[in-house]
Amino acid sequence: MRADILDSAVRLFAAHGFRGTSLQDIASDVGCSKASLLYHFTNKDTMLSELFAPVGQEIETLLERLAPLRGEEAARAAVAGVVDLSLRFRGQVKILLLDVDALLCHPELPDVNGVTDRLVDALVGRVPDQAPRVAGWMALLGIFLTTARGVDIPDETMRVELTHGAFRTLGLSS
Amino acid sequence: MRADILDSAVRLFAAHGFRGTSLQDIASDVGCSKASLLYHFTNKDTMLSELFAPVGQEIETLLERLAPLRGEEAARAAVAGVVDLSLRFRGQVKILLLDVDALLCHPELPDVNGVTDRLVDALVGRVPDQAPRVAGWMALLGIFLTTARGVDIPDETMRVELTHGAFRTLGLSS
DNA sequence: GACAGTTCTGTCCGATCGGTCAGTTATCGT
DNA sequence: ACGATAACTGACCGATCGGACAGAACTGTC
Repeated sequence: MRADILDSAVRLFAAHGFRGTSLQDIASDVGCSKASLLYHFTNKDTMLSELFAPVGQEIETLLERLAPLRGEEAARAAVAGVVDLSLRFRGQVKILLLDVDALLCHPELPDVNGVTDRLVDALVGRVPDQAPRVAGWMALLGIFLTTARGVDIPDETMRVELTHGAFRTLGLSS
Repeated sequence: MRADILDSAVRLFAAHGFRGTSLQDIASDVGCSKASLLYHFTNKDTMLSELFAPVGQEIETLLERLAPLRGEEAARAAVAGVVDLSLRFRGQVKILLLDVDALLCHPELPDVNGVTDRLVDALVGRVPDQAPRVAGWMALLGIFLTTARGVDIPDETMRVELTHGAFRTLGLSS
């Protein structure tokens, strides 16, 4: 039942946003009462946090791996890490859907926003000029969004071209 | 006064989303009563529509220009058009801020969503495989988002690298 | 059948939302 | 000075929101 609720929740969050999805909407989709949702989850935010947890964990790991790196090496590893992450979670679109929603539509959730903000910083914070920042956002949001939309990306194409060829084009290396 | 309201509205929409911004929030930011907002604007949606109107017009023009094109030429012109558009509106960040918000956080506004959906179709609908779709989304959303975040992008860099060099990398041409 | 624990629900609550409206205040031409 | 018009506001409305809570329904054990 918990799983059913999360399935409905993530689908509706993705379609209408976190704020655009009421507990009643989820309950109707599941086929139970609104009160039943709040028996399984302490509140609405908990659903979002729980759905975000797996990818949040992966981002934490990535951040640890990026911590000692600096300069171009850091930027390269950061984008590569995000690409890897999006590929690894591609089968579980619901997680990325939620991440995007959380990032863009629900910025006030600190646990969600904290980790993504730090990831963006790790992506672009160590390079002085602005172009990499653009690249970082494009990589993070673009990939997440396309993945979230259910677009099927050939692994090799995505991995290679974005982590190598795209670097110069997007200004991540000279 | 109308201008003050729109200024506050777009800033708050960008920060907290359309749904995350109440009329009271805007009124407090402007320094007037909530009722005063609704004296100048018939309703909340009108503010969004009015802010979106200029860029909406530009997108319409772009769509007309893209209509007769096909294949790679169409895709190239489409991405170039979006880049041009984002550059042209860079000084008026509020418009793009709102566009992104509308696109991602307020998908039920038909006048807003209709035009962006058609733009995405024009961007990626004419090319068979999936890679260009990814590129299209990345271009549209990535550029809009980075621009929306107030990131300053050197015109030449952005224009040239994204409309020419990035094509092969992102799979828009072989 | 009696019982206990889990699962679920109907009903209610305070808060907040977008929006309405009667009435007040400010502005301005005469 | 005065009336007309525009600008603005406080008070209020119905709807909806997330959430609380007591009790019903279900499940398994003895």
